[in-house]
Amino acid sequence: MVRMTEQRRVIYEILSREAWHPTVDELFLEAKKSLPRISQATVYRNIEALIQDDLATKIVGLNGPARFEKTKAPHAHFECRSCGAIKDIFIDTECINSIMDNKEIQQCATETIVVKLLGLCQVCRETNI
Amino acid sequence: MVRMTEQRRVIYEILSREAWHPTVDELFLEAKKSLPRISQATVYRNIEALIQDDLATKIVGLNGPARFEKTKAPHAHFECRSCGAIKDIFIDTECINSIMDNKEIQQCATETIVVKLLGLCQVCRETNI
DNA sequence: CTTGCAAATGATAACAGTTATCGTTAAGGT
DNA sequence: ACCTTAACGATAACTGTTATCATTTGCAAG
Ligand SMILES: [Mn+2]
Ligand SMILES: [Mn+2]
Ligand SMILES: [Zn+2]
Ligand SMILES: [Zn+2]
Repeated sequence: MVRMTEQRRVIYEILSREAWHPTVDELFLEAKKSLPRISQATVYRNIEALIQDDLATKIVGLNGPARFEKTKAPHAHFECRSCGAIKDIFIDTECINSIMDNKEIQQCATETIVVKLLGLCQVCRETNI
Repeated sequence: MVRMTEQRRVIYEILSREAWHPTVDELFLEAKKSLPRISQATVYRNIEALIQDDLATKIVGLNGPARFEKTKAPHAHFECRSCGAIKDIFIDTECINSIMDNKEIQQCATETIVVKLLGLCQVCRETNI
């Protein structure tokens, strides 16, 4: 049986904040504010459970820890190749459809399409000159 | 100064084999066949150097070690969510162009577009029923 | 209410993948 | 031949994640 615990509720609530793609550590530090005794293991466990229930999505970058977000309408991500920051990009649904309109893809059992844009974020461009 | 060593030449040659997206460990085991004294550290170092020279590309999956390939014409990847296997998918260039034709993307300093398809590969579908 | 049970937790050990360190090797220029 | 130094091999250190286990917690039967 799966229980909706206070820990999971808090983690999901943090994840629901807009325009944020926190790591496990960031979720942990935020969760500690309301649940001072929470463990990192609990964050790993609950984020995994939320993913199984399709309430959360895992985002992997080229380096560093995985990031997570509340599952929402399909969208793309811009990833900074320097600091790993993630930014939502809302591309036209028609673009996704045109990708799916491909014989090879339809033969594979494709469940999800991930579109990622790589580059240097504004902060890193200004910092490193 | 950057030297073209025998180790790097061998690693690049292995990477050049078609339709393969090896991990560092797989590259290491292959390289050992011709260079029995090679170290894993050398594979990590050289794959990194090849990436800097844009001769190799890193591919990260949802789990497991990174995979690599010789840099070639832009294409998409199908990734099995169970075994992590990678398969090349050649999508229409027009799809990529239509994604790039987006105000938000053009404002970001986008350098690369990564398109990944997630699902269960044929092997895993047949194995797990 | 107690009590019993199983799910979930917190703490922490173990693991996997990667990066850093360091003494040694060897390529290439003089 | 000798010198310089990039690159090497071995391995320690580090980071992110998963596994383990004793303890706690929420629920339900008695
Ligand atoms: Mn997002
Ligand atoms: Mn490929
Ligand atoms: Zn950045
Ligand atoms: Zn598979």
